[in-house]
Amino acid sequence: MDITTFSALAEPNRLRIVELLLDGPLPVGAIAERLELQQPQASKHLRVLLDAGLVEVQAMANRRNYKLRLDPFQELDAWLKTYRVVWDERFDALENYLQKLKLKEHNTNSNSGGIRNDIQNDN
Amino acid sequence: MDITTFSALAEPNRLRIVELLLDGPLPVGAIAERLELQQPQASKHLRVLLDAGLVEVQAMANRRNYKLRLDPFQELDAWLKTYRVVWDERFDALENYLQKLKLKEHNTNSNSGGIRNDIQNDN
DNA sequence: TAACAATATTCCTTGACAGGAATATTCCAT
DNA sequence: ATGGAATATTCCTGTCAAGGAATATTGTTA
Repeated sequence: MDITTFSALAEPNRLRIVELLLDGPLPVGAIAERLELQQPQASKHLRVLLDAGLVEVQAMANRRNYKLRLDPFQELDAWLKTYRVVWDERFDALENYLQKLKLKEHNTNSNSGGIRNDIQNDN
Repeated sequence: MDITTFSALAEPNRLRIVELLLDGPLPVGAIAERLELQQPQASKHLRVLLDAGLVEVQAMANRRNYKLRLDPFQELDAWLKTYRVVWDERFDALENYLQKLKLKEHNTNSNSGGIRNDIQNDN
């Protein structure tokens, strides 16, 4: 997973720009106006987004038209996908564990509320 | 979309921690060792992840066991989902456009390679 | 070419953040 | 209570990024 995607989106105004561009490409001026940013700051943020590959630009006469790029979001999506799988597994494991615990609880009272106390340290 | 998720993941070592925790919960020492971090830095990064809600901690005797939390990733996933929809729409629109263009290209040669030149500015 | 519109870049200052080193805290065992 | 292990916090310093203001650049039009 490319970290620059995260750092690009970690800035509030940049995230706002991205969400604005969701409605379609826009030139710098329109972005600055709608988000109430100074034009230079808008340009600077767009530069960062451009370098991060989140956005592409297309020159149209005087205007520079900024448009969302799909790739980084797809990468993000793929990254998340691996997490989803693991969660499903873990959720099942947790359910099993709680099931056993519930039964056990009727007898002893040791380790109440504990989860995964079988951690091993390979120092 | 909560920005703190992005800023938390924007730091390389923190992203490594998250990916490490994918294999299951770990105490600070193990994390520091595997990622070759100083223990204090590991603690500090875990603090940030904790504040961002990416991780939860469970005290076990001397050890503090850190474990991934699902919520922020689910939120991220939901956020991405809205993007996917828009992309599909846009992709279709693009395909249509290219289709028309291809046919047109056989006759005239105007506007070759152009994409969406119908941008309008509502200033 | 001159004036103008749209955008980009530079310089400056300030605040946030990461790592290193030292120290504090917490919990267990004896 | 004392010592020690695991972890957290603090202080310090250097780096980096963001906003403001001014200016440079690029393209258009008369």
